[in-house]
Amino acid sequence: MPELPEVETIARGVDARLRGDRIVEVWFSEHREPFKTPPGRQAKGLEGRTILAVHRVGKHIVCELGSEGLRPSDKGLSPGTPGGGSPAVGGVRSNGQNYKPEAQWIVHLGMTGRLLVTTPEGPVAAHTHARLRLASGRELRFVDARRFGRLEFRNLRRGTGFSGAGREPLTIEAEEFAGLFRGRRLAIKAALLNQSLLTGVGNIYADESLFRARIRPRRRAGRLTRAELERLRLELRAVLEHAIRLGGSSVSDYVDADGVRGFFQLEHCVYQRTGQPCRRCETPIRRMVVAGRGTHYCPHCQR
DNA sequence: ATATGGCCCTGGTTGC
DNA sequence: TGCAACCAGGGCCATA
Repeated sequence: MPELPEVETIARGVDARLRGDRIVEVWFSEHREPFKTPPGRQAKGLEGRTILAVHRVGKHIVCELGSEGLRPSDKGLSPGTPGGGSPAVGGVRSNGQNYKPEAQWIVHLGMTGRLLVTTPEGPVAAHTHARLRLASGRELRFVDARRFGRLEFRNLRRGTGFSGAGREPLTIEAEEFAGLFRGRRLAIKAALLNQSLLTGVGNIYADESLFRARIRPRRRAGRLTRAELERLRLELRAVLEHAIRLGGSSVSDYVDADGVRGFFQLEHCVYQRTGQPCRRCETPIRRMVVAGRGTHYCPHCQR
């Protein structure tokens, strides 16, 4: 399932390929899901807009869009231009002019969502819900068998931009991290999955970070010591950064924007390793259910 | 306010 | 071999 590292990989890939391109025509499927904004309104909002930048917020992919009517010759940045990261609210064109997004297309991949850059002639996969034809001649497609994904359009002239409710685990500092869990009675695993506390952590990296921090997933969040919380913060950041470097984990049918699989699943210590020996102590990895989610841990290493 | 459990949805796996 | 029951789970909602 796409979590922070997978979404980051995909957002970077789409940004490198589509930055500066323009949406010419949009097609949506007839299903009720995955459309958070009604398809008709969404299509109308997207058509004609320039893709200024694509970046990640939590598990969401946010496409920052310019005004309508820009011609391909107005493209400010060529694909792959090093741009110094992912601007959240604005950025700088190659000619030095600031740009301000006027709209956003927000993509959540859910469990099985995929965002693919193809040619219009390419075979259309089953469960394709969105096809964005681009001025460059390419096509951006959203495919999602299970339809847990979400597509949303926001006009920034009429409302506010997307910002995840929770804090980013890659940048949160010690004090604030500890504060998130203070006084909470729920399991630390459940707290890690709560997107209004931390944003971007899903089942894989919750289990992996708790293993690396040597903490039992069922421990009450508010009962962890300050030292344990700091271990958890640093291990969570480390495992997410490591996974991003490897292009994410390919479990289920996750692939990046080019259809390439990541490699972090080869380095999982506990996730989906039930019964296999712990990489640290050889004790068989156990599975239990916490907060309704399959949870994997080492009974010897995690206390 | 906080926490829990059901629901959505399909494909892959399991069991008979 | 074939088919059906079962399970996975992110986010949202109702409920306690």
